[in-house]
Amino acid sequence: MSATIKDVASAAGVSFKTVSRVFNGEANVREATREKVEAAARELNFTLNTAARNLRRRGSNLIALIISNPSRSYIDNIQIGAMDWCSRNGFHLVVEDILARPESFEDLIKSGEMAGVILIPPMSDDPDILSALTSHHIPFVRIAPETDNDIAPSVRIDDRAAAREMTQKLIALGHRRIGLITGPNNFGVSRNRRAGYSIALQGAGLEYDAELVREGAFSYATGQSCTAQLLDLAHPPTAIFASNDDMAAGAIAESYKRGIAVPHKLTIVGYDDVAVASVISPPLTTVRQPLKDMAARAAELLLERIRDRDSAPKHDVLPHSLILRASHGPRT
Amino acid sequence: MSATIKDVASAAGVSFKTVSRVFNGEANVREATREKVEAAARELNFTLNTAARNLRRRGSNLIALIISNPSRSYIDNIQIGAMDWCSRNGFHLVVEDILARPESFEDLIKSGEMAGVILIPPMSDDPDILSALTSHHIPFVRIAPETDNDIAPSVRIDDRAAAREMTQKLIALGHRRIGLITGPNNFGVSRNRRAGYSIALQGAGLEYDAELVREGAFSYATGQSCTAQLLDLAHPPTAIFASNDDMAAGAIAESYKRGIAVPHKLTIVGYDDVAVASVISPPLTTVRQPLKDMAARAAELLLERIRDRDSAPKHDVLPHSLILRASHGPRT
DNA sequence: ATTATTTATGACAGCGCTGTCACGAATTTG
DNA sequence: CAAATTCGTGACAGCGCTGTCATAAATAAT
Repeated sequence: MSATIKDVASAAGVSFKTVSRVFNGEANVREATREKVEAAARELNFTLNTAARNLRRRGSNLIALIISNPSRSYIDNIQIGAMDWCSRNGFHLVVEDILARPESFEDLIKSGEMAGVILIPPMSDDPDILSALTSHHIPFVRIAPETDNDIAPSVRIDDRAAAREMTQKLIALGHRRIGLITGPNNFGVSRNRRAGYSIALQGAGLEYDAELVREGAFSYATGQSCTAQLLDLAHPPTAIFASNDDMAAGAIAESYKRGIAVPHKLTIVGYDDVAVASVISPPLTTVRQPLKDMAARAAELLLERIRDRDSAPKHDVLPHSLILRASHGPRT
Repeated sequence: MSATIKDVASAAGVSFKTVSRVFNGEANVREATREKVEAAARELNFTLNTAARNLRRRGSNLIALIISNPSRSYIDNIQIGAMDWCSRNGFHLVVEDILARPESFEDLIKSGEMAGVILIPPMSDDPDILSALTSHHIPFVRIAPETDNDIAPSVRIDDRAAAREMTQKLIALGHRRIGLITGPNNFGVSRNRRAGYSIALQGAGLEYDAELVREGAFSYATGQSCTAQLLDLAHPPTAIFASNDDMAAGAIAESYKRGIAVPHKLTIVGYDDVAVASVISPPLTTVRQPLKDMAARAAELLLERIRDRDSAPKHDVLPHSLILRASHGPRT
């Protein structure tokens, strides 16, 4: 059906090995020969057969992004960054939801079909997943793991510092009772962000009040419900720090429902700086993490590992920043 | 490194062909033999090598979803539906952004790496893409094409009827000047939805006023700007029908900015029923299309085409419905 | 001009699997 | 009970490519 390397070879009057050389950019092909081969290939509309190449090379041009994360907007950004990198580097991105059907993930890694795997929270910290990947010798990279280690490279922002800075900002605004809506506890980032929050409180001589800390699930709905709980407190907070923007959006909605104006009566800030942050009203003050860049960088580090499996894993920390929009204000 | 069919064969004391039989569920393998093979395979942690199988079979277990669509929430739903179907059917989903780097898409289809391709708007109606796919003999399926044809199966809702019904609903509420914010004109769905809008107006004896129809880009920002234009009109509409929910959200934001209460002073309705619709305030009255089901069904029809390339393409029309939330009201 | 070195090309094996064919063993039939 | 049929298994080729090695041609060194 489709032309093979041998068809091109005989059309160009060279051996099929020479055609292989041309298509792999190998050295030592005379310019005239190269052109002959390229012309013949164009003529026959030839492309290398990936299955054959993968079989022979024991390689692959596929990178898997494993998801399960409840926050679609987070995934969207990561996926866009990864897809973009892949298309620039001769790879394609396979997206696999590990919650939907774990067996499918098993197959994926056992079959050796993937050149490498990108993990996002909470998979970045899931021991079963990490050991499955390790035992099958699949190169992988972790985005935002709780802590670095020697088994795989990672890309992150300094969540602890970012959460500390945002909390300090709220304290500087005069807030003394600051609610924290965390992500689920199996997310390393949740723990790191809570740690940053604690450190800031401690630095300001404020007491950590467990009542003010609620565990959400990174969803709009849990942002609402946690906010409801916080506002129902005998001494409700004057500021709420949600660990992602979806939950912050839910928090704002809950406040409005109760007739509590944001930011005049209540300050609400988020985390991530995804699309929703600039679109809701009021626009959200939030921690920006460069998710697309993080994903692209992760893919880059993954490729280094694929190329040289014994290289020491690199750990990149990308810069975060506080985006001060309109959902924060001084304590009133 | 990883065990092969031959390793399993010698461990089980059978020929490697028998191992192949077992792993392909072929008939005529004695139960005892099957068990021996399965035990040996488990022992060696064996899985079939996909590259070798694909080479030999001239097949693939990969389905590509081609995106470019500006509306992430639309894509999210389609992608989830497709991913889910894939994981249940032994396939994996490759997501490729055709805008980011068209060459990457070219490679993808030329290399024969994909068993099939799923197209969403506006690619479903893009003649270059359709002919590229056809000429490379890649099976594909179109989601929401403008019209059906014989070259590929398709899945859609009846956009024309849905838009007509929603417009009729607005007319029944007493609205006489109804703004329409369409999607870009290269989207077949945009044309179909506008047609439905026209038909409803005509059916009610209302005139089609080009001034009331604005072309957006399915984004929040264009929802805002088109709404601004409509509200600046000498005779502004009392209802606005946005062709997706993101634009409807933008429309609501623009109204609030101008102090126009929704739905008391202005009715705004959307299309798609994606996550944002139930989360904004007021919750959006919208047309629901079952995007996840559409994607799963598309994958299903695609598989039929992969299995039998000469079968007549099927065209499925899935049911839509009007979701009446709180962003509509009678003309005041 | 002769030898040493580099450069360009080809021959060939084989990656791990599936499809075809052949053949002996088990089962059915007359 | 012999002949016809079905079942279970193995031998083998080859999918399209890349890696290794050998060899011829071109170039540099003496």
